[in-house]
Amino acid sequence: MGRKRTKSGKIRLAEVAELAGVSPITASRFFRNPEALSVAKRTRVESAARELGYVPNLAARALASQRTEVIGVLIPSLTNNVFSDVLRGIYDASEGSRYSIQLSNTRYSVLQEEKLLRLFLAQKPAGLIVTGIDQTAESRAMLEAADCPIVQIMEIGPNPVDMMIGFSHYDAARAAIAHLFEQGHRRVGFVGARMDPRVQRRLDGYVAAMKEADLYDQRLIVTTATPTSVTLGCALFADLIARESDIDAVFCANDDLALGVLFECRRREIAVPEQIAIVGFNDLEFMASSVPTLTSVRTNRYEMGSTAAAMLIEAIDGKRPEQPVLDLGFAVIERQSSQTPRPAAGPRAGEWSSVAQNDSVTNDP
Amino acid sequence: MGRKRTKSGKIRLAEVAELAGVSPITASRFFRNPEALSVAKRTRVESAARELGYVPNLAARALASQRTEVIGVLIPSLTNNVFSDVLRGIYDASEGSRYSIQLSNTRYSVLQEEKLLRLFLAQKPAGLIVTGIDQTAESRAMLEAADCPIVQIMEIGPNPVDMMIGFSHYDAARAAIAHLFEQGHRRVGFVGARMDPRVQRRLDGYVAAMKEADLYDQRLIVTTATPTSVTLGCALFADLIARESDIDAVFCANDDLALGVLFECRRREIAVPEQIAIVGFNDLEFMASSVPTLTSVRTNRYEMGSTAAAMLIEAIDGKRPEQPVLDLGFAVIERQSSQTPRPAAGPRAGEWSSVAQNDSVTNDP
DNA sequence: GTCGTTGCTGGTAGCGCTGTCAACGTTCCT
DNA sequence: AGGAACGTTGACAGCGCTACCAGCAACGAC
Repeated sequence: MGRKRTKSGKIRLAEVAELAGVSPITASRFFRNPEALSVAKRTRVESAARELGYVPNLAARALASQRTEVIGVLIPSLTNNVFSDVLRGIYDASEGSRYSIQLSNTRYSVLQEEKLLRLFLAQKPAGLIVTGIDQTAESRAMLEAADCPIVQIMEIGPNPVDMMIGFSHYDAARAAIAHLFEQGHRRVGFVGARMDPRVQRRLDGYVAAMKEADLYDQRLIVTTATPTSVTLGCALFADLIARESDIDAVFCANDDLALGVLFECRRREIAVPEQIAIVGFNDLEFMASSVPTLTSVRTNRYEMGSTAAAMLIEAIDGKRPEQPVLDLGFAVIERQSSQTPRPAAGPRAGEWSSVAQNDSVTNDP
Repeated sequence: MGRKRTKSGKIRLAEVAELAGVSPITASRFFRNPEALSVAKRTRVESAARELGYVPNLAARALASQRTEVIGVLIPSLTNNVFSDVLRGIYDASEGSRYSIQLSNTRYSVLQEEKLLRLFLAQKPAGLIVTGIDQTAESRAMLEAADCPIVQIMEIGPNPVDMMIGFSHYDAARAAIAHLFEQGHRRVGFVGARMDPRVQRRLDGYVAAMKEADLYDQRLIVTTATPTSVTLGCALFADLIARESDIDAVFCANDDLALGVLFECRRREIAVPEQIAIVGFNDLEFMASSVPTLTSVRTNRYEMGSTAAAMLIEAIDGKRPEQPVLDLGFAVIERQSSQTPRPAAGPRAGEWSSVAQNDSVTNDP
């Protein structure tokens, strides 16, 4: 007699098929493309599977079908708040689909990225999400040769490998600086940390805006390769203000730095925004409730993740988006920290609920 | 003639074996237990594999060996900073091992956890990391029946399923309250959000400490099921202070809330710590650089993740730890926000680098 | 010299599932 | 009525790897 249950006691597809009175291949089809079955067999297989508590063996499926149901995700950091939002979007969008997420951390190294990419591609992922547009030539070649859909996230640029979703960090920085100009600021400093390619493009946007206004001064820029933190924001601002005591505004490459700058101002009894205006980047949650509330550039991080995953899954299932490059835009959220000081209108002390954003400059393409 | 390269052009183990002049099974052993081979064959297989660029097919391996090299991780949130640190520890420790991480989000629901657990166990993971000790009876039964090592993380308690690593949230809260008592505070409020089991145990610790000092008053407690945020910290504190204007300290169930309380105090021009002391929980990075710097209870989140993963991998490889339950302890990091107000010693304004922690009460078991 | 014993190697037989293709029954058209 | 077209089903043959066990040589103990 043929083999029954394996020693591990697992239910196999064959058992389900037997109980349902169909061939194994028909049962198999039920799980992959139920529409292909007649209604009668479909219900029979379904109830048999439920009765036996059948769970497909993914390894066997992957081996036989020569493809996995794994979406590889390469991000540069697990610490950064920005990526935890993106990741949440990715996980949320993949939930309910039959794909599972395989995450790897490149630690901001393109060589590490290349290595991980090689590893991932060897396992024939169903799809791939990679961060940014600055892959090595080798990575780029591998991505182009890969026979699965790929989404580049976090920013947009020319020559997408496949799909792309993000926004222009350059334009976002320019919009932030334009806002400061509108508010009458001229000596605008730049504080940046980590200096990954996206922060670098924010710096480029800042530089361009300053040069166009004929206000560029290299001494206004403080950057470091050190990972970002609030404490680092304090330190970098301390450096800047010690050198350039006449600055009237600071554009921070992210919100942690902005919060650090705010604290350092408070420590030195520098009034914000009266003496110095502060603008951050990303619009993390706390920016709306600090005192004073902090202006920031809102970026759609969760949506970036969820849309990327959704697009990718669609593409895997054969429905390529009509819009393979998606600009999710940004919005300058104007708050107290960058308001023009007006006579008799300092930062007000009030109810927490009165902490509302004022106006916003939106860039929704 | 036998089949050569598959159409996909992938190198298989058989090709490597052929080039090395050994049987496939010998080549297979090379990758799993090189010591079992003679030195001659070992080097031959090694160079053959390198020459062909061989990458093992994990699906085939999993199918044939009846086990995967996947570590399942169940955590309740991807947003919470606490878990991103834990996760980073897990990923770091698994890097370099042959195990890969499969992450799933229970969203603080034990039923969701049960469902995910069932899913995970069906794929025979090599090991499992689960959050907390409050599984459903069904989950508990599945975990006990699972034939893989399991680590419970984030807290410690009686009856570990297998291994356990964390600390006592109850004791940590008590230590924080004891510190506030030492500093002369009596009307100590509690502000908590989300109220998951661990926050609940912090509340229990607070209640016990207050009762023992005969200072317990239920009206000092403000909690909500809403997910935590800085803004929520502002709101909850606003509620508390409106009702109980005589409080002299607030213990916050986490640091986001503490920052919110600090901002709300500033908004209302309540001096910290002179009028109200603030203590947070977790000791996130920004606590050391706010103004005033914020006292918090340091928890070893990264170590919790990395140690859990390391222990798990050891256990999978057959080396069970001599210490299956590990208390990672905590430390009350005393900073300006809870210092006893002394004559002529307000919070000083100074260099960022002068933002140092003062003293600390450590609990390293 | 015979008998274990150890260390290394290989053959056989699947692991559980799916791709391919042929075969079947039914319907619809001419 | 005959045939094409379609929808549905099943047989077969692996996917690439490893568990299991047998075989073989080399060695030492008796």
